[in-house]
Amino acid sequence: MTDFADKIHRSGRRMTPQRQSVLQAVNRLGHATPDAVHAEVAKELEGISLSTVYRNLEVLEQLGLVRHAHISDRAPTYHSVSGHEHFHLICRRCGRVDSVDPEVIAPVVTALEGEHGFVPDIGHLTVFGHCISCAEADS
Amino acid sequence: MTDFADKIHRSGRRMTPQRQSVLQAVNRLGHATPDAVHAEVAKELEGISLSTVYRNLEVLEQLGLVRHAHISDRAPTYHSVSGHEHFHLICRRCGRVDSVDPEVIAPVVTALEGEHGFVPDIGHLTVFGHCISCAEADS
DNA sequence: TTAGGTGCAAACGGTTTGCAGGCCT
DNA sequence: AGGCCTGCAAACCGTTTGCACCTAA
Repeated sequence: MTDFADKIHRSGRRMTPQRQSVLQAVNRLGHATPDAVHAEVAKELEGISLSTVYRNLEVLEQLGLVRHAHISDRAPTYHSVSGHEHFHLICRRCGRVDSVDPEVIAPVVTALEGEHGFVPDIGHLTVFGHCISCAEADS
Repeated sequence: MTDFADKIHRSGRRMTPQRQSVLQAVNRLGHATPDAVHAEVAKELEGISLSTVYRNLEVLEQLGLVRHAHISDRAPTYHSVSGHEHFHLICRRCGRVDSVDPEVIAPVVTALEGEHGFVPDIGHLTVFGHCISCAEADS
């Protein structure tokens, strides 16, 4: 918590109830769109504006306290960084979201670095596709 | 070409100059946003509307003639399916787009199927990260 | 002939921005 | 006191939709 305040201050910014609340909301919610974060924060800070949520999500992401990934084709979802890093599997048919340990793709990360000179950002990675059960149902 | 017309007709749709032009534009451009496709098509079909481009991209994707991926955080980009399947690496710093052969991640595809019961859609996959050169420049 | 397709303009949803205060430090 | 932050409302941008006309089959 003081750790949080330190990071904020060291970056020349200020601590506000809104900022603190946005971070807590993201941590509490797991995966949430800016809109959902806004709704969650509004429970304790009634008048908070959506733009403040957007501005704070941006700041928190710059400070590495929060991350976002594109889970639907529409809105991004933000999640805590305090949890372990992971990437997402999204089923296009049933919408299921699965979190996967980065270890599964470690060999690919190495390959991309070696063969393509590219360092992937696994925390942002989202893989679309189908659950086995949904894939069968489709055909 | 007749192959294209057949697919269209078999799905109970009609062939129009706009539709044909949109497909050709996507094939010609490689990776393009709806807006870029519109600009390209407008070179030969001056009055074409943006909504017609959107509607046709959707139809062409349904018919499997075109695919899209999310290369920027903003607009999707469409590409031909006639080329070999591939996925994308995007450098957040310099914006470079690299196409990668699916073979590189074949082992992961197998692992996801086995361990998570999930069949990834590789053609839609986009991996964000940094070029090695950009990663060095950043620190 | 008739249903699908088109252009136009308006609506939409998510996000950003300009501005006049407000409050952290 | 000074400057970052906030709320509000309007602007933005990509995309979708309703409608009347057109045209492929």
